[in-house]
Amino acid sequence: MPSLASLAAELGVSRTTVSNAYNHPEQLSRELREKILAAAEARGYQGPDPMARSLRTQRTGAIGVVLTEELRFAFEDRASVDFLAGLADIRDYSLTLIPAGASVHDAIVDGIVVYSVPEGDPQLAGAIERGLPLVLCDQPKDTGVPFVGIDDYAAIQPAARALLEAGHRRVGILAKRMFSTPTNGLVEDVASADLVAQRARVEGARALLGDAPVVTRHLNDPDSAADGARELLTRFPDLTAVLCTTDSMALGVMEYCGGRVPHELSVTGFDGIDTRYGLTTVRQPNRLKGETAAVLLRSLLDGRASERERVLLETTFVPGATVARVPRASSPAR
Amino acid sequence: MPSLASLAAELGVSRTTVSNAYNHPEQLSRELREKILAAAEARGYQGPDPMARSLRTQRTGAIGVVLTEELRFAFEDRASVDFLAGLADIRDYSLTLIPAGASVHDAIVDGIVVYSVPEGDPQLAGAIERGLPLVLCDQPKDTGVPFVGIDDYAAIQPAARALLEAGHRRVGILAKRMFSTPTNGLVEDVASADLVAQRARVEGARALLGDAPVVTRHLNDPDSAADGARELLTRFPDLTAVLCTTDSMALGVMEYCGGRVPHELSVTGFDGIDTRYGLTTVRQPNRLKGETAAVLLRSLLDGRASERERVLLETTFVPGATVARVPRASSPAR
DNA sequence: CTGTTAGCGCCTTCAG
DNA sequence: CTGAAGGCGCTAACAG
Repeated sequence: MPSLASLAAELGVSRTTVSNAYNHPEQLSRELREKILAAAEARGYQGPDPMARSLRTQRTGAIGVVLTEELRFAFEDRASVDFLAGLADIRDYSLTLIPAGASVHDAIVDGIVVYSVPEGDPQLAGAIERGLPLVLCDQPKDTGVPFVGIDDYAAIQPAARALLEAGHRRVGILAKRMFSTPTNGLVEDVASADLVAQRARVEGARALLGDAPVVTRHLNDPDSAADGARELLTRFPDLTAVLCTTDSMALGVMEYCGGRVPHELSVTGFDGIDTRYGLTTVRQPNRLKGETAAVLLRSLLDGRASERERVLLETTFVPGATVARVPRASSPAR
Repeated sequence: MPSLASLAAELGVSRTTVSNAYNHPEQLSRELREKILAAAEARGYQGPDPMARSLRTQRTGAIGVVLTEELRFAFEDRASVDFLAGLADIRDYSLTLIPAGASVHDAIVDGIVVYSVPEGDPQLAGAIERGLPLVLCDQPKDTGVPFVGIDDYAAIQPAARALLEAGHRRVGILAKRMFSTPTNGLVEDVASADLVAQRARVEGARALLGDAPVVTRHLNDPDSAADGARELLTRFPDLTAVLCTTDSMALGVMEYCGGRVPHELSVTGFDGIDTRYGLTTVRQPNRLKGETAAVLLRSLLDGRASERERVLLETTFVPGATVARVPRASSPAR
């Protein structure tokens, strides 16, 4: 394999000169540079090896993104995809998506973004230990790390309030994955949930709704959501409304209930991902969240210390059309 | 900064021993290992530096993914997101998403997947040059590189045929981004389009539909799609059907046309991304495409040569409900 | 404009 | 079970 050194030797110039041909073109004559590049081409030399270069320069050109346990989930969830789209605004860096299988200790990156991992996640601890520029998202427990997110607890309350104001008193909650270990069904102990964003939404809603029953589904896809709706409404047939912690869940309820929404059953979502269904929901700025994370990280990477910065983004309640006044003689669901 | 060497020196053991403490625990006594780990902890040593290790071992633990010019587009397009979800199945590797800004030459990766880049893209050429294990997706022109994709040309034809069989003779085509340079409006010269998958779809459709007019939009979002529909139907008010090269575009047409679909205007899509709208479309297995790319790349990484392997995935026509027989006195659109 | 010199931090024989 | 030595490929001073 040709290397910078071997090329230099063959051409009878120093390694520096070859290195300069690639990294500091203005440091050598045009003709010498072209001669070097031609020789490189001829010998199949690809230019300076990225690993060796990064060892030397202590710079990799990539930033690591620590996502949910299963990388797959990250792509199935519109919220995290939008977040990544925003994060992609970070110029001149690649994005290295780090799955649970690969330790964050081994990632070859210049900085790290940790997105919505479970409380106490070892990857988060590892990211902190590593001492690289780091930004945390949706993990509000104060770790002293620059942070961007929303106030999930407060953000969902307008949805709960809308239900209350429409006269609903028997409201169920359908929540996306609240525990990192797969859990489906009725949630007895909300406080033990380790996925803090989901937990905060449930707690925020319950603060207004009282002990509303909570059913969860580990997956956020349409089938799981519809099945969760089935379970919730079968267990509690007298519910007049379902508050969901994601739009996908809400759409699952609507799918399960056919045309009964909203006149027989009111539904609210969370995320504001799709306006096409007229869903009553709360819009959170996922993309802006990613862009903000990019800005924060960039300033750390550039040495402009934005230490301990915490950014809370605004959310907006979207009234929609899936909440109706509670029916007089509330016809039980089913 | 503590390093393996400095730690070894302080402890009075050799570098090998410290290295073994991390990489070959069975090579030293439990107590020595624990002593070393404790000392590391105390001094804030994070374990072997990933860059130095990768230079030494020639292994990075990441695979590079070369995506559209703008990384952002990749996350806005459901097809590529699903592809990534499938690709994420590759175990024990991080995914490094390489934007146009960062040269593929500089990516610190063990292998590369090139996804649907423009014909003649320098990143593709760079990826080939680099000589790493490489898999190509949706770039059917034979480059001698392991490949996975669909036959876009043939895949879209059932949609065109469905329109013809319903009696449509004046059909317009609404296409997503066909050129890597932003282009909106009427496409005069389809053959010069460098985004080959989109081009193949248009050509496949036109092979059956004759010289159907083509309007394109660089962005694939709902607003652009609706605006594209507006342009197409304004320019050609007598169209009775619109064949789209993506579902998003088709939904844009439906949004623009309100309730006129299908009785006044028939519409077809491509991708099979969302079944909720009853769209007549063609389903392509995006996720499977990603999984297949992962399998192909894995076998290359593991040295099981699957050289020059080419996988063409099946697509299926989804009849849907957005194609109707052409109206007798075809009422012009508008 | 060109060359010399020092490492960046690690892993892996190979010998004890 | 432990140690010594070589080198992965490169770049950044600094000196001519």
